[in-house]
Amino acid sequence: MSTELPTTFDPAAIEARWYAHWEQEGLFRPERPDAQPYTIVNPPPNVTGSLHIGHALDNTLQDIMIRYERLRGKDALWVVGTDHAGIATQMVVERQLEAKQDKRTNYSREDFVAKVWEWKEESGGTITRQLRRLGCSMDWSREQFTMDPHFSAAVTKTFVDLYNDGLIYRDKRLVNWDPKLKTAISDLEVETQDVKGSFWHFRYPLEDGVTLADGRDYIEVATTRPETMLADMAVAVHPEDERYASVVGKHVVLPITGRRVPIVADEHADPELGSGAVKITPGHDFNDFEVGKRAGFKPAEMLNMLDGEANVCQTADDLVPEEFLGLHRFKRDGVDGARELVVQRLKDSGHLIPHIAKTKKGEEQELDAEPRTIATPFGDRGGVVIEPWLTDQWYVDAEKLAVKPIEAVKNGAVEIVPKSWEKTFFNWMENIQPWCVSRQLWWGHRIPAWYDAEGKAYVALTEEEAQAQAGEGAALTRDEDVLDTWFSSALWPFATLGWPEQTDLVAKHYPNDLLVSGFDILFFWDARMMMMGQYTTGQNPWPKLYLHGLVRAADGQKMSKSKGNVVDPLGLIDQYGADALRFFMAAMESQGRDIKMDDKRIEGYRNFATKLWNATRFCQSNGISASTSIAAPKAIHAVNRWIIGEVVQTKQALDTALADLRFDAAANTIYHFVWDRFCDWYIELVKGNFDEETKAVAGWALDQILVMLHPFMPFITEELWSKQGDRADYPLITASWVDPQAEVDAEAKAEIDWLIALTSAIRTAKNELGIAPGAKLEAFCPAPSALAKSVVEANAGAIERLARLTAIHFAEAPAGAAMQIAAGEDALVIPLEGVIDIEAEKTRLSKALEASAKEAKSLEGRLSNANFVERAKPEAVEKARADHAHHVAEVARLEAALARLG
RNA sequence: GGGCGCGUAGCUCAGUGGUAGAGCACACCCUUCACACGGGUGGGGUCGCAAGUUCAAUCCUUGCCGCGCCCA
Repeated sequence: MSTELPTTFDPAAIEARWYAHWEQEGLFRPERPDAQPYTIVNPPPNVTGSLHIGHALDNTLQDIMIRYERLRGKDALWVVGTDHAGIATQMVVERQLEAKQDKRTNYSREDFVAKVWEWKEESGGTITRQLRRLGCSMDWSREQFTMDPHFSAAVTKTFVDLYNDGLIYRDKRLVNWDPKLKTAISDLEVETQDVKGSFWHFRYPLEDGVTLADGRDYIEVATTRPETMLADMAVAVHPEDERYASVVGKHVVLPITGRRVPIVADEHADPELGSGAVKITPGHDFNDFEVGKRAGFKPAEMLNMLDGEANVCQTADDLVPEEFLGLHRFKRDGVDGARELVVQRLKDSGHLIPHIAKTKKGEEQELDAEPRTIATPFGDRGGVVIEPWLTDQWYVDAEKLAVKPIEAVKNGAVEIVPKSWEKTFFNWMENIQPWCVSRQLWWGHRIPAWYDAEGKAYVALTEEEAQAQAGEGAALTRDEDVLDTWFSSALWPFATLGWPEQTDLVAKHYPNDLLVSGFDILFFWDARMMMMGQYTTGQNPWPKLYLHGLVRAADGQKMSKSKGNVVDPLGLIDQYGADALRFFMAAMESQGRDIKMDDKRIEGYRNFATKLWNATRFCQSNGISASTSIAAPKAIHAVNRWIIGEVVQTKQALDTALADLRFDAAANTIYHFVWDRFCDWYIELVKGNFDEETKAVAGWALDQILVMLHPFMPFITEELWSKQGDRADYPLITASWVDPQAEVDAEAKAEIDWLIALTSAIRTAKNELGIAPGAKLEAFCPAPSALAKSVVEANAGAIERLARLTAIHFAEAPAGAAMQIAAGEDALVIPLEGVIDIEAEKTRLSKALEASAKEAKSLEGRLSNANFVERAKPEAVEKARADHAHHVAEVARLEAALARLG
């Protein structure tokens, strides 16, 4: 027996209840030891983060797949956990200290890290609670954290293995240094932005007596970063540049520092650009670093003029004047820095070449510098300009690790969906740079390297092992740095399952089956998982990678806190219910396009949920309850055989869509089945005729709806499932996927299609002629098709209720005013003596006649084209012939109808 | 500069080598005993522009215009 439902559907009332039930009963991962595994690992959110709309999309898609595969009987495991998020989390805690006029360096490393752990304990549950509100069916019993002991062990082992294999090394080279966070970051964490800046031109005097071919005794150089001239080590000119051929190998004497530096030939200097000569600062510019190396400077000899906060410090040759020391690299908070002072001093000494610009009025104007747009690197976290800085860091040889992942995507072992991302993937992987993995932070996995007094590194799993390597008595100090967060999250697909232990979970659930992520972390995370997966396990972490887009604000803008246009998914859940938000995400997720927020659409899916709620209430009020079999019940009535066929088709379409990861197609399939087929036609057709067969079929069809919709709308479907009847501890979440064990019944389909066509045609005609929709009429069908006969005989009740026809006579209509309609190939005459406006009916018929005639003519033209008949596909020709015949018949029918009207 | 994607009804988006669909919005009708978060009906698009391939192009090719993203 079913349990009566409240008249209104209130999502909030059922969501919390069902979620708690599922979780407490362990239904997210029921014991299915013999079942085929299906595994997804969830991209671990920042442990102290909170749910944003992008998470809602990402997790909805994963939950759909997990619930679907669980319903299909698999041992579905959705691994969940959080990421320690090194920089981000440390920044949060530092900001908290800052608010109390306190700072990290007031504490010992241990004490500060303890504070971060406190914050993690306090705030760490937020996002996981929020994921529950979305209805996500993760395996919480095995929740993971990237700093859990077993995970940290995996990280350390990986580092040591990579080191021993020569794939991790320590190197002195330029890094992207964030002077605000005072740490190195990887090239992926640098965002280039165009900034308005200046281009200054200087004179660098040639050493005594030397002149250029044209007699000048100086070289002109230009720069966007004048302050770096304090650490200039050369001037480069192009080897084939005639203007400078005579001075290559000579020297210039730098203003301000008085440093004597060589003029070198290097292809980096572009003769077309400016004067053709460029200043070279190997210690503060990536291009110059390479030029410097080619010119014979070793990294250790390269001059450095900035400290970790990007304030000027003394260079190794001691030539930076006192007044520059301690200045910030450039103007900050309104205070001039080294850049401004360098320009001023060069101006004072006549080494600045002014820029002549024209004002709007055409007058000449002398400026210190030429205005320019400069592509400037910013740290994605700290938001300040990145300083290329010469330091010792740990690097991963990404180029070697990238080989197998590239191969895997090329040979199809890993499929990227949508495929268009493959090109981007290859482009990055094939040009990959060494990955700087050390971070000058306190929060994270500490690098397992120890140094002896000479600075020699010993990399080992434990200090004891390092000591053993170094020899007894050697005083070792551990590397202060931690690893890039992404180094650890790259191990997520297997370390969460227990690797490096060969656990049963690893054996069964690795490789995973699918990864779902936003395209924005394709390089950060997805590609690195592939590299680490191949390196540590020799396998690809998953065979399929699904990349979705961004969720944008309604106006198409990117959501950001600074713009204040962030939409809170929890607010949407409060307003419309989690089911509606989830359905929206699925329905809008077409491959390769961002999703624009659209509240009206979410509202529409809330309405959809209500529609299903009410349909179920109606079923219940007619004694329809839970079905007893997975297979479709036996049916005799056409309408029942028809709806069974519709379920068969819907199930097939849904399976296909989900196999292709077409979430939009899947959502639309079930949506239209529920609303357009089941509610609009099936329920209307069976109203008033609830015999045992119909009750059984209706109850079964409704159950199949609940099963098919469950991955998208878990809450309402579970609620309705439970209220439809006692299923003896048989919750929907672990029910069985649809398996009608039936075929589409072509005969039933033809009959119901005819009935629907008849009803629609009458409604349309009445509407156009201004006849009350409820008016009951009679129809005459002088030459009924066999189909018409059988439908009319078997469905008199439905015809009266829906088409509002009290009778259909298989006879000539009496003379007089009438309207004429078509159902399938049948023409029906409906007398309307006294009711009908003859002119209106004539107009209506003429319009239809015109449309059909036009179609017929167009098809005739095509068919009379020998090229078409000979060359087109036979099906196309066949279809054109059939369409043509149909329209010709339609024209004849309408002409006859018009003739009747006189 | 290189790469990728987008431009289809007022809006948000599907789609196919045989002249187009959905949701919302809009108009008209309906207090029909599941549902007005509803029911019925309808209007509305030279599928960005141009050329080419083809019997046939919104769909393929090229160019152009506009928008967005990524990389250098």
